[in-house]
Amino acid sequence: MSLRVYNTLSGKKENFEPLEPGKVKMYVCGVTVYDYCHIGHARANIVFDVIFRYLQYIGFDTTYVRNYTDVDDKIINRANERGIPSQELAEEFIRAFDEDMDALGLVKPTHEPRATAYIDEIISISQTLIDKGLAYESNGDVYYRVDGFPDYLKLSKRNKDEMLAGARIAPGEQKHNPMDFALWKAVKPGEPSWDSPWGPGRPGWHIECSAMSSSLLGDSFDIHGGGRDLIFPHHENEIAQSEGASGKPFVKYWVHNGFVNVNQEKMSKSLGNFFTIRDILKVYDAEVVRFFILTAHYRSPIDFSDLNLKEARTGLSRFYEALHSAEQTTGAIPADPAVPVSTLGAELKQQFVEAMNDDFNTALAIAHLFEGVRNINRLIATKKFTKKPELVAQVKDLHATIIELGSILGILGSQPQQWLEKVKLAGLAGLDISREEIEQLIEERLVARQNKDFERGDQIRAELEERGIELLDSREGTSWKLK
RNA sequence: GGCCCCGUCGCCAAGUGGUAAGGCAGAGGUCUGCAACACCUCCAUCAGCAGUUCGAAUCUGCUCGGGGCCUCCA
Repeated sequence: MSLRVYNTLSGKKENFEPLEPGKVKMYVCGVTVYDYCHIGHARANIVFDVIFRYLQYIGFDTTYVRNYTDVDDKIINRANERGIPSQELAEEFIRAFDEDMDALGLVKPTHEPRATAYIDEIISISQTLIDKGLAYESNGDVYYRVDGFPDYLKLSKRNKDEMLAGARIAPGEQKHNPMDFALWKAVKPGEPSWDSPWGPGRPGWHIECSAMSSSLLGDSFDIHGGGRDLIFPHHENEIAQSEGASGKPFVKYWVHNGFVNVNQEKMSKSLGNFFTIRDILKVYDAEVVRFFILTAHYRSPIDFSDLNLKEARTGLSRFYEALHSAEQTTGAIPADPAVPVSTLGAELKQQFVEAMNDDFNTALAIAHLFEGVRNINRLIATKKFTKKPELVAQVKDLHATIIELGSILGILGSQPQQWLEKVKLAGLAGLDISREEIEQLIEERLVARQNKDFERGDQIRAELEERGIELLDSREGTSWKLK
């Protein structure tokens, strides 16, 4: 089966056929840089990071553009509040964005343009739209004439007349029609501005994406992504601008990710349930956050809660524990060329690819990986496992395959033991017990057991268990984990 | 009000016409001095009702419940 992608424009899953065979051009709306990114941004960026990785994995030469919108009302307002130039504020939050995305393990897009570097292109598109009668100048502002574009609202499938009922013209705007939107805004006091044929001013909200995408990817390209909430008005307006100016189809596949809810409610500043990425990463491991996000399909809403994150941590630990035990048991055994080649990895890979080909179904793909984990554990649990080269080869094969497929999702790239240790110690922070205390009790229990005082030994086990620590006895000694 | 989405085991979550993946939790068993880990076994007929169909969680209609967008928003 080849790749199928849900297209917001058609409302259906479609076979994915890029405009140019073998090559994919993808544009994803990045952030307006006026504040720290929240968990919703994390989801959007992780989702498209995985899509980018997967497209490359299945052989597409992929160009991925993700922009920074660094000029906008919100940036200007925030900068004025703080009494600094808006460009300085934008730079600060561009750096913060980069740090956050780095922490979440995202790969770099091919291009990361900034809106302010494309002012000439923005002016040029606006002029073209005016020349074509699709836009008009009005006291130094330039507005898009929505009535001139019959396909307007084709993406969001809204009704123009009914939209009109709710539309407003803000004070100071010089629109012919309330639904018209600004391409260019005349400068006001305290705002950054650039020269233009209509006097000094700055871009409106949607035009920067039309300018950056056409400059870097051409008038027509394959995938345009972003959060659902961008469908209207942002993406709708981009279509109007780009198709209006070029006369060509803008985007072939529109891909939108679902929201993050917090404890079943929409996350919003007014509800006070607003989490920034950096706050979350103080509490949860970045890979756990990533894993959690990918255990749901990208179009479904996802509920961010402590319980769900803990469950994700347990699930991801299961992977690392299996990888660790595979390495422990087979690491020292050299490959035996006389042994039949394992097909388990190839089978797993096929299932994984099939899942991902169905509209990037990471949840199903991860379920298949879990089955790979169970296979590893099952093989290792076989009697005299290390003496059976065929089984050893299968474990090595599965181990390598799981790591390879995990890399497409951006997970399982850590050293298992280190990762498990790190998460364990981080989890300790939430408990009323220290590492030293645990180790001391383990030592005490060891002595008791050597004296066959199992009663005292079990007492220590029970005490630690009550305080959230599970003891694990093995030939190598006693270790512990979070319960 | 308009448009759109969703309701699958205690919890999370796949499945969009062919007879319910996976994870967490739970029960029983193997292993263990006891445990834990791991493994094995067990654990849902898909909000409700009515249709279409040889066959529906999947299509249609209605009802109930939840959510989103309607120019701040990933």
